[in-house]
Amino acid sequence: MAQDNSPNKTITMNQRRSRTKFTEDQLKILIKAFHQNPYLGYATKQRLALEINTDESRVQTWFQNQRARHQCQKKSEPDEDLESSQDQDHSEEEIQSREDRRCRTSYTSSQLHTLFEAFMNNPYPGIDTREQLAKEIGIPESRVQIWFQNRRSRFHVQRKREPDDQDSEQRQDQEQDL
DNA sequence: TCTAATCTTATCAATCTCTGATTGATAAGCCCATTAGA
Repeated sequence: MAQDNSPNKTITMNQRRSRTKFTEDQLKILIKAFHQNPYLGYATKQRLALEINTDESRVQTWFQNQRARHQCQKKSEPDEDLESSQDQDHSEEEIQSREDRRCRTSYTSSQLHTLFEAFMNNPYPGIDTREQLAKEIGIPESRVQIWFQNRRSRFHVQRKREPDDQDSEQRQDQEQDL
């Protein structure tokens, strides 16, 4: 899972965002919203963030963690009561009623250039670096974080494919020699 | 110790351009993801 095979483990430990401490009131609202729908659409997420006076990306992270906790709970309670059986039932409905995603962000070539340069410098930027980059290119920090996630992922895939590509190139060379 | 923050991986889906390739957004994590701050 997390970063054992990462190329730059030493720079993985950049400073994190400081932990958000939700108040009881905020948690009440979050939990209520989660019971209504564990898969919030972008608009609802934003409205909820506004309501509890936090950032939309904090709401997103809380929902991700809450779903994970919820899954664990369900596993540890195999003799489900009515409520949890309803939880199991609603998975298909959830998928059908899932709200709209966030609109796809499109980056300008100049923004991409900045991001690529930063990635080459450090594929695991800490919160300060991400915020600085976000400010520099005029994109929310949460989008910068997602961009780096996707970039790392595709970088790993590319790296995995490279030995095969080299092998096939070598094979081609050998065939040509023959 | 609890749980927010973060990670990798897989998949969905928008966009560009021509039908698949690229890439942003989202979800799951199963020996119940791992890491780390309060």
